[in-house]
This record gives sequence, structure tokens and C-alpha cells, in this order.
Amino acid sequence: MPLRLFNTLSGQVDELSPMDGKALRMYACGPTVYDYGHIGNFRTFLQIDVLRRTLALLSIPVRHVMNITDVDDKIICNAAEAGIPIAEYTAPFEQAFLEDLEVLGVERPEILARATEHIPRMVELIQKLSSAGAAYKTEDGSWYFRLASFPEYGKLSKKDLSGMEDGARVDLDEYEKDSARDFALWKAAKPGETSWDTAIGRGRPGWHIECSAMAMEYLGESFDLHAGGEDLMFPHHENEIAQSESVTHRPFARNWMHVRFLLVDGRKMSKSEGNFFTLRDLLLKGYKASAIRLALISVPYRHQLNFTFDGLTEATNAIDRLRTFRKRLTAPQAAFSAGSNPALQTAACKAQTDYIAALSNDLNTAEARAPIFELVRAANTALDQGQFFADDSDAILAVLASFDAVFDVIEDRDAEPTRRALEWAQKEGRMGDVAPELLASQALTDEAIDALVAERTLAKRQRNFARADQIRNEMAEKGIIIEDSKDGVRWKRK
RNA sequence: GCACCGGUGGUGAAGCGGCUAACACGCAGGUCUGCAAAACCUGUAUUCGCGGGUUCAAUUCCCGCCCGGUGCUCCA
Repeated sequence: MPLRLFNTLSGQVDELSPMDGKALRMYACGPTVYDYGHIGNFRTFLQIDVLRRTLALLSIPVRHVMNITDVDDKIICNAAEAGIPIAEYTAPFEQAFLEDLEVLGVERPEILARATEHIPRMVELIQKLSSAGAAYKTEDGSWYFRLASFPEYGKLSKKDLSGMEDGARVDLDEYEKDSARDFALWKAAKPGETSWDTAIGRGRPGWHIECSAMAMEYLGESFDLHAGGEDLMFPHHENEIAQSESVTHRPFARNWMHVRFLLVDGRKMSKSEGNFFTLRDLLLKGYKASAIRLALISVPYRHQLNFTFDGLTEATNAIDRLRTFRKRLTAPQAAFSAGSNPALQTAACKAQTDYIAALSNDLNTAEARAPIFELVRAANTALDQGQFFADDSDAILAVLASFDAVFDVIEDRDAEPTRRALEWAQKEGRMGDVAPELLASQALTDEAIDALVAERTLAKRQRNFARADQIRNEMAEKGIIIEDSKDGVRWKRK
């Protein structure tokens, strides 16, 4: 089944397939590593991960490049304030970013490209732009792109700039530009600032040029898909197109995917609103990595997502349902007799088909979830009625595996990220931000819990229900849920 | 101001010309249980922001209005 994806450039849903018939070549704008990533950043990377994984599910090979912007104004400024070289400043944030991606189950792109490691390619590109008459150098040694040389400018964001030429010249530093809208390719070195000595002068790259240079370096002059947050559409991506196509005279990326911003409690997330959250903030509040992942991917990428704590709780409970169900099939006691239930076999097939169809339809994750939950209910019912057999278990586990190939929330890997977040909080002196229930839960080792469970089981056998309930309640307060079942006692950390 | 997107139950959220308006969470009642939990069953929007229009038929298309968001500047 082909993947249909909304293409910002064409303004419609287009079929996405590798233009060279081999691997789908995609470039996704990565982070500027000057701080810890927040959930808004991660929604974008998570949705791109959904795309990657969906392509894999559809057996389309991918070559995915992501840049790491490790030089820009903010970085230079912050590093200077800290009195350290920029690389020393960015390294821990890059590390933290990659760890956070791992925590959220975001697959690593095939290629990670750091801006500072590709300066020569950028310089080359600027030289080519210069020979093509699309770039010029100003007196201070900076280079700008000449917008007037690229009539197609605005084709991505559907802006017609012809009417709005040259407004007031705002930035005094840029008084030498030919036109106010011309953007920087290369910024001349200022005293004391990080800079590179190159053929086009001493300075540092403008922001947009790195993506053009690195995308072409790893994917060629023309490739399949370029993705990023909606804010990047203009001017960043528009500028990339202008720079690249002015040199190659070929379409830069054929498809463009833009992920919408998220809202927090119905408002734009911002530090001043007090609704700004990093991944680490949420882990310390006791939310599981899987719940954060599910909450951030369950609303399709083209829709605004309103992020709330209630939403996280919902995601937590929904994942719980899936995990509990899967345990029902995989527990050692669950030995089903040979055979199959035809109705369930049909349901499993249908669920799989509907699931893939929904994802293929512009990555409709909300729609894709539905058939999985429907199948879970059908299977639970059959299980309760004793109409469930070994073949059904195999078929349904296969559907769940396919669900997890994209959603990746059933497999429980939540303990480690939480443990690491606590370690980090300790180191950063942020233990005050840790939810008390999380601390209480972490204080109980698995062994201690097993001992309490054993004590409770004994109390129950002696019909000392008061004591049994007391243990259960006390553990519940510490976030440990105990469940009795025919097959014995189960417990889990909330 | 200009441009774009959206307004569906208690909540989140699909559907976008005609099926009983998915799915999840929540809540209420029931089955099971020592009690719970899990699981299942039943109920939870006679209705899709408001007002017009097109159509045999509109939540779905068109127009107007109201409300929310976003972009036009660094930003995922």
C-alpha cells in the first residue's frame, strides 16, 4: 500500500514513494542544541518517527538525515556568558537531546549531521550562489542571498512577496543589504565570536545554509521529503529552497511535511505562561515515557494538539489496557488449546488492514488506534467465554506487534527512563521537582514488593482481610497496584 | 490588519455528502470477587459553534457571523 501524505508544496495529499525506486530520502530539521528539548520539539520528532516507522511497516526503505544546529546566535551568546567554547556548551545539550529521543522511542536517523562539521560544504554553496548571481557580499564581509534573483520565492508558504518589497530597515547591523528581505548566508566575524577562516572570508554560517548544504551532501540535489515543524515553513524552508534551487535548478525536495505546533492547556507553550515543559519535567512528575509518547502521537500531525495532564493520564490508562491484555496472552499460565476461532481470525485480519490503511492515509494515528482497541475487546470477550485458541493468540499478538512497530508503547521500557531522570535530577539539584508518589514508589524495590505481596497472600489465606486490605491500600499510596486473579497475584507500578 | 487552520459527548478525538457519529479516557449500573482490581455487558452526543443557502439528502459542500489557535520576526 502506498503512503499518502499531505505535501505543503502541492497543497494536497500526494503519494510518497522513493523517486529513485530504492530508498526514500528524507531530511528533517533537527534541534538547535542550546537547552533541553521541550514537549513541543518532541511532538515534531515523534511525528517524524511515526512517518519513518510507517514507511518501514510498508516496506519502504528510508535514508533519513537530521541536522544538529550547533552554532547560532543564541549558542554563541550563551557560551560566551558561560565563558566556554561553543562546542563545550552544546555537547551536553546534544547528548541530552539524543537521550531524550531514545527515552521517547524515537528511532535514530541514518545520518546525524552537525552544522560545525560541514562548514566547507556551506562555503562551497555560497560560492556557487555567488557565481550564479544569487549571493553578494556586503562591506562588513557578510554574505546575503539576493531574493530578487529567485522569482519563485514564496511557493512553499504561498506568500506573494512582490507587493511587500522593502519595508522599514529594522536591523541596523544589516544596513548594507540590497533589500530588507535578503537573508544572511554568512555572517562576518565579530570580535571575540566563534568564526571560521574560509575562502569567502572569516565568519560563521547563517542558519538556513546548513540545511541546504547537508541535505545535498547526503541526499543529493533533489530528494523525496523534507520535514519539520510548521514554524520552519517560513522563512527557513523557503530560504532553503531558494538557496538550493538557485544552484541546482532542480526541485530541492519534492514533498514537504510540516508538523503543527502543540498547545498546552489551550495556550501557546511559553516560559512566561508557566506552561513550558521539557521531557525531563514530565518524567519527574511521575509520567511514563510511553504515556508521553502516546499522548504526543495520538493526534494526527496536521492537527493542533492540546497537551494536558489529563491527556497524559488518559494515555497512561490506555497503555495499561493494552499491556494488561497482552499479558493475558503471554503469561506462562496462558496455554491455549490448539485450534482457532474463525470470528477472531477475521477480526485480527480486519484490524491489521484497517490499521495500516489509517496510517497510510496521511498518518492518521487517531484512526489507526481504533481497530487495535476493537480487537482487544473482541479478544477479551472471547477469552472470557473460553472461545480463544492458540492460533488466535498468535494472530492477535502479531497485530499487536505491528501496532507497536509504529506506536511502540506496549513493550514496557518505562522503568529505565524514569530511573535515569531521577539520577539526573539528583545531579542537577532538582529533586524538589520530583513527585512524592514517584519517590515513594522508587523507594520500594521489587523484592520488597514481592515480600509484601507474599505477606498479604498469607493474610488472605488466614482470612485476615483487614490486614490484606491494609497492605493493598498502603502500596496503592506508593503507586503500586495489586491485582488478584485466578492465576495468582499481579502487581505493577502505576 | 492580511493569510491559513480549527470549533463534534463529561474530556481527548476520528469521520467530511446518505450506514446505529469510530476509538480512548472518565462516570453510572450490572456480572465476577471476601472486598477490590482486571475483564465483560448496559447506559452515557436524536446530534456535530450560530444563522442562512445548495441538494432528494449536510456534521460533511457554499456564504455570513461568533469563538479559539497559528503564521506574517528567533522558534519544533
